Amino acid sequence: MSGTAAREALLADLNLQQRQGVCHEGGPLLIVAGAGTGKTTTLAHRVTWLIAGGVDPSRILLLTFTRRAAAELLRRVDALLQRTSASQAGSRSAGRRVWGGTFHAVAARLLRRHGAALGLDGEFTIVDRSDAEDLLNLLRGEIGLHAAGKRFPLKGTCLDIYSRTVNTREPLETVLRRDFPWCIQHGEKLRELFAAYVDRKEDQRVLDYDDLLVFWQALVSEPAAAATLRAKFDCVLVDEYQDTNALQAEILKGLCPDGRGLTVVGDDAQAIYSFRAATVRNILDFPREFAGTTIVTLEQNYRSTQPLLEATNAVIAHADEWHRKELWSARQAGPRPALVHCRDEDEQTAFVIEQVLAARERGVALQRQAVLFRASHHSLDLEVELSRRNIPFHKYGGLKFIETAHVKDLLAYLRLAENPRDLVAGLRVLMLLPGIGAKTARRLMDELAAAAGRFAAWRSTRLPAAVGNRWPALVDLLSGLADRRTNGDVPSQVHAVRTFYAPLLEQKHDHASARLRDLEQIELIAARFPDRARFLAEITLDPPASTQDLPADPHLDEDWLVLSTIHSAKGLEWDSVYVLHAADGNIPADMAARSPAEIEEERRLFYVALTRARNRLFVCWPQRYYFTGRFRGDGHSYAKRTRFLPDDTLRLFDIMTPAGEEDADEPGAALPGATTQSVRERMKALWGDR
DNA sequence: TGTAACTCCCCTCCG
DNA sequence: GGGAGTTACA
Repeated sequence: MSGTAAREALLADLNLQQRQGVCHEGGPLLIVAGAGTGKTTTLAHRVTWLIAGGVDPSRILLLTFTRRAAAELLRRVDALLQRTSASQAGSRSAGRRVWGGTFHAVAARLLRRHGAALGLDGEFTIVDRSDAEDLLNLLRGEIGLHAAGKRFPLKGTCLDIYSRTVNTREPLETVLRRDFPWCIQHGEKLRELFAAYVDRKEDQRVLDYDDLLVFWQALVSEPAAAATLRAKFDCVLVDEYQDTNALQAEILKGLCPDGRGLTVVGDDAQAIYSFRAATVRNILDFPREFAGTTIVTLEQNYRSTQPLLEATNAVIAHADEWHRKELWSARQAGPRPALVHCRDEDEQTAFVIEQVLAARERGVALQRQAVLFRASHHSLDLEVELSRRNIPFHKYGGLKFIETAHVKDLLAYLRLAENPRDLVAGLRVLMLLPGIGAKTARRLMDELAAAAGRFAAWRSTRLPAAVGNRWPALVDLLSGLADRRTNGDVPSQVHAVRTFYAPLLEQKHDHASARLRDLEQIELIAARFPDRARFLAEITLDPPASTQDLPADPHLDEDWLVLSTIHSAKGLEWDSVYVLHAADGNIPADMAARSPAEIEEERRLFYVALTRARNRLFVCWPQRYYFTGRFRGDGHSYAKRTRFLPDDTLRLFDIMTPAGEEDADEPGAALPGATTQSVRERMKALWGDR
């Protein structure tokens, strides 16, 4: 097939708007893609189109929201290339040569190569959110802000404030006044704290998530370095543009000043990351920022049936500000979405499991069904029941196992060996030993710094008697790890740490055997990486999304149900979707309902959840919700056990709706409906039925 | 003076 | 389950 014919063949499956997006040449391009309108298809075709037209894959930069999304896109690019241009030599794994990944991951790669232009040491290590918090906390103590009164913001809040100023590119005052008014009185102290934080990160050669973007932005605003970077890429494509922030927009502006070769794709109706300082203004203002922008709007939905779309269109129609689009589907037939009134969480769980199994009986595999929820703990009750009934599931989102204490402990050893200046990792490792507390650990880290990071210097130090004989073993371990720097055998390093750490873990945590199994998993993951630095960077930037994603013993053909936070479900679709806990307080979450703007975001989040469904959609509405359970060990809450109106008592009451109609409680059918009416009304209010 | 053990309190979404 | 702060011991 000739190059031109191959290119033309690519367009065969696409509709008119999609073709416009795929074939666009030259100036900046904005593709506004409604939910399910073939956004990924269009993007994959566009990348393929570019490659088939002669663009060198390694000169394409593809920025996505998760690495999973990048991998999926590039897999499709490869498949398309294979299908349409099998004769073109060398194009088979072209997808692999494309620069693909998240802003943060690409930043890390670019900074390792080009950071020297800014005087940045290429050997930096990356700290995740909780390490950044720990460092801030440490500095807070050093500066003596504890003494400034007990009302000083918590470390998490401090980091939120810092991160927001960095990502919105706004002065501290503005951010405090608008987003953290209760912290205004600490403005000066916060400024001092942040200055110390910036300095300390530099001393320790660590970058936090925000730094990756900050330094990338700095790189593209430095004329010489910017020229180098611009010369690297012919085309830049950005997915999920509605969830980028001001800093990321500036990076793009620096990479493509006139917008040539720049494609952004997104849907303002699905902007759900403002808590991470993303701003929908990026996509709304794109045509103004880049003169000569071509806008392509995709409105034909290929995912959902028309009855589902009518409901989801109605939900989003109540949004205050958005690019109006009316999604339509050629798939006319299908059941309407269901709003399921459940008495409580138990009933919700039972309902979902029953429906899931029934669908599987009809031939809908578990993997084509998903349960979605606002907060990670909303699925706990369901998880317990699924486990009890041996129904396999994978859970995405929420606290990742990488963030659990024992995994963080293990990684801290490796990080300390990698970077002996890493104070947070060092203190963590040291304080694991009995007898060593904050003071001693701090002194030891100072000694280490004085010895230029040579762990052997610790051999002769003075220690409290309680430390006992474990100390020489620790020094040996760290010296050994540091020596093996050039040796790429990451799994054996993890193994060495695991051997040393296991007895400490057993002392410190319960459920030791389960935790030790997690550490074995880490050892298996480690085998995928060529060296320790890459391992640490990648696992920080892209932790396994699900514990079940780990390679342990992959039953590749086994089927499982997907459980996911709504945020983590972005961009995905399933035949049947069950939304849990769609009751006021959970959706919208009461913690995110403090302003009209936050309510709007909750509305978009709800919209994202609903638009994941292809054929069946169930929105569960439990009238009671106990936040509980998990911490009491038995999975059942105190509240549940002492329900004031258990079923046998309920039967002694006449059930009435507020309107006064009697409503018999049919066994197994209608729910005791005293609040049914109000539930409906609250649901309508949520959907904006004004 | 530093560490360990206790209390109380809170729990969102994520690179 | 874990963070933060306080108290009781070595």
